[in-house]
Amino acid sequence: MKLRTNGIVFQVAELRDNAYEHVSRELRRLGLNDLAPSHGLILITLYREKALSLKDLSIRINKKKSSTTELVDKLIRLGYVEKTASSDDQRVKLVRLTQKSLSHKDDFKELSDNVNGRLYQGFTAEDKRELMRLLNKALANY
Amino acid sequence: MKLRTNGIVFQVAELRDNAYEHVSRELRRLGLNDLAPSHGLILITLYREKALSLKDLSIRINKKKSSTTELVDKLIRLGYVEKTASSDDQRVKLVRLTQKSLSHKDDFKELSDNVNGRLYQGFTAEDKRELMRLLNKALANY
DNA sequence: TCTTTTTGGTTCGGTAACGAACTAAAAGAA
DNA sequence: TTCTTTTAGTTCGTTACCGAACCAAAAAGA
Repeated sequence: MKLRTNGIVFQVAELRDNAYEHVSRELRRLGLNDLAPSHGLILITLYREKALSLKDLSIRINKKKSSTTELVDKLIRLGYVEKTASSDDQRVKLVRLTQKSLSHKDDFKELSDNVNGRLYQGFTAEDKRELMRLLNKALANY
Repeated sequence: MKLRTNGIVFQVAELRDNAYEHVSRELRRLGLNDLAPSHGLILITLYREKALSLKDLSIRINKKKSSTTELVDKLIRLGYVEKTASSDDQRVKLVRLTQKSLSHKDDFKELSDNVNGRLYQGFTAEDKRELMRLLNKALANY
């Protein structure tokens, strides 16, 4: 089969869009109907790092700070996280999980595995390593 | 350096976002301030394929038909494309370029080269082939 | 100390994209 | 031919995301 080597950005974008669609389906399957992929990413990040400032969170999820404020505010409205002022810096607000989201931890582990696993279907360990290497190499160009 | 092999979807998404940001900057640099990456993709597609129905166009750019209608309507409003009813099927509307967009053909060729070239910076021919192979393999999983 | 600059966060207006509901034309079944 | 189903496209309400302007606290300079 013929392999095009131009239009690489479009291929990356298409893959992202397909994967994100899959994330949305998985969220719906878990009954988390009103969450978008980015909300899920915030929760997954917080399972790992417990408490993060909005700034650090925005860096982790690769979104602008205004977007992060809005995403977090929605998660607060839905009861998944809470925002508390930091004691040593009055500007900083720390975001952390609630009981509600902690109870979904296993769901998100499963979701993450499903989503990454699907992209990787049929990949050898070497394929995975190689794809990750090339993506990191490309990411370093920005 | 350590190479993580999980979180692949997030890496893909980050790469896409960085590349799209680059596209937006390039569009601004060319004075095409009110165009988003998707508009550019529509024009690039039409340079190649001359006239396309909204349905076929939506497949090419990987967007839903309602989104495609809206993207095209904006391009019409700005004078870059026109929409004409097909003669043999009254439902179909064909989208084609105008003089204005034809005059920008070289700009878009350059933009496309810049954008793909940047992602590929430092890549050997073998790297490029390998990345494209792995992306296609992943895309086949959806 | 007092002033200026930087930094963390929010607000607001605008846009791309979506899904659902809809219209009209074409194709298929009867 | 007439009825039903499929297909192409649009409309509309909603959402994620952004940039710009803004506020307040902290840090840096004077």
